[in-house]
Amino acid sequence: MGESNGRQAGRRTSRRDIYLRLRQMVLTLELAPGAALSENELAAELGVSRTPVRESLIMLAQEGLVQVFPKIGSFVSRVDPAQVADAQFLREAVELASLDYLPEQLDPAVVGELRDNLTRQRRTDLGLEEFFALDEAFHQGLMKLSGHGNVWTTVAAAKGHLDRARRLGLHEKVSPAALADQHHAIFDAIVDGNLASARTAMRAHLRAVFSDIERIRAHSPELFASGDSTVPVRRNVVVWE
Amino acid sequence: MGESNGRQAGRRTSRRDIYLRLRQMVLTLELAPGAALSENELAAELGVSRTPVRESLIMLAQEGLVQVFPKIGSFVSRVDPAQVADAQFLREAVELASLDYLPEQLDPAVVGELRDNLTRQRRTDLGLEEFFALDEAFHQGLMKLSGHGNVWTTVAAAKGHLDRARRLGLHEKVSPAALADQHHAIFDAIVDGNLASARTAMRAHLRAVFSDIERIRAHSPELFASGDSTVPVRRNVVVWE
DNA sequence: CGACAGCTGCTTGTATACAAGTACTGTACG
DNA sequence: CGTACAGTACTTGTATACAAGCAGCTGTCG
Repeated sequence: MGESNGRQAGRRTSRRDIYLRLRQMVLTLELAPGAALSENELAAELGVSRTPVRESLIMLAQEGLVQVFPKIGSFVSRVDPAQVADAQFLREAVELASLDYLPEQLDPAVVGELRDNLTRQRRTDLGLEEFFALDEAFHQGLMKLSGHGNVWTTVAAAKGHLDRARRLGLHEKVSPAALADQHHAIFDAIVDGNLASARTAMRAHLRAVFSDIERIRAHSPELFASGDSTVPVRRNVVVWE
Repeated sequence: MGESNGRQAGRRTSRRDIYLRLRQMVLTLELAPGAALSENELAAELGVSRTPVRESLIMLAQEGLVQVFPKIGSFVSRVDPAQVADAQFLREAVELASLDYLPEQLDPAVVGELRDNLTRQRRTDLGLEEFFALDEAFHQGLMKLSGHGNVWTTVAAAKGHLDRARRLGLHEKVSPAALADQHHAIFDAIVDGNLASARTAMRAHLRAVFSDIERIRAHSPELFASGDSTVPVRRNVVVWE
């Protein structure tokens, strides 16, 4: 599980580079949900052979971010509402549980990190991805406080669909400021040792994220998987050049 | 996440077969923690080329069940106590949270399944793997009751190290009967609608599993990863033939 | 005009060849 | 006897060639 995001025991390989790159592109929606991928095309673009590209796609498929249909094609997974809900449930369960494991004395180093993180969240000139990175680090930091920081990597791996949904949300003017406020509330409750309050604030925060997503889905449903069998369609690319 | 165990959208490929087969062998300890794997050897044994074997190993590596050291070798991961603890934490968080989502009316089909499952757990002539399969199905069934059955696949994926540790435990005379009793207690509390009692029983059950593991670790530490950097060692096989 | 067969171009799956690197091993030398 | 060094046998990483299969277009025939 600590390995869930594909750490390859150190050594630098082109597969690893490509995997991370493609993963980032999928998560940031640079590769849109539903988009067709081609091992050959990607290989050509990235200047490598099919092998590392193919192996990267296999890894992404295992994470559910990509679907591979043998002899047909590979596609960026559409955001699956069921998986979003599952990820949300998972995340809420884990983050709330972590509150029960907070030690008497919080690790001052981590507390410092979090304080710093929160300060930066307040900046008004933050780009979308920057805020996202801070958000991610903040929640991971909370887990670290409870001594189960590594579990976050598992949650993160399962969170792909949720993250993409959230990004769709932030694209459509969800104010980061509100989220930052909620983060602050959670943090304050924790350092005050007020567990019940922390739990409430955490729950409210996570639920807010979720309701945002439902709003988005109504707004741009084409990026979400329809209930039925997600039939793949071969692309018919028409290019002017 | 629903895809975490590598479902390849239907079609039958030799990679899928091999992946499942190797995974099973690792989980059942047929391939011992620390054992060296060789893409070439496996390919020869399985009668295929390196490609599907290699791709399977990559998938297993992503799950943390195998470690691949470029240009050095591939090894079945030793059971990592930290990952066992993390998986246990994750599992406990998720299973307890699922109790909060039980509907008023439980799905009678699932309840039936569970009841049947429990009956079979009572049989005295159960093999180890049979009991394990029932255990797995039982816990997944509980999640299904809460409407978050799919989350179990994520937990299952992260649970590899935990499962291997548990199997070590059952190898060393942990009585399945005791576990079956605990399962029964949980189930009864749930159908009675006694949530608090269910929570207590669940917690006791999961903690019991965990303390078993700690006992095992003291008993046969060579299968566990030592704290330090898990340095790989090239095998030197001497074969008589 | 409609239906159907076959062709074409794409897809991924598998096999194989080669490249790069590591660790052991035997040997020569101090 | 110990040590340095080159050789060797193995590892995985990458590139490439070929096999198998699906989809759509197109020409032909009814």
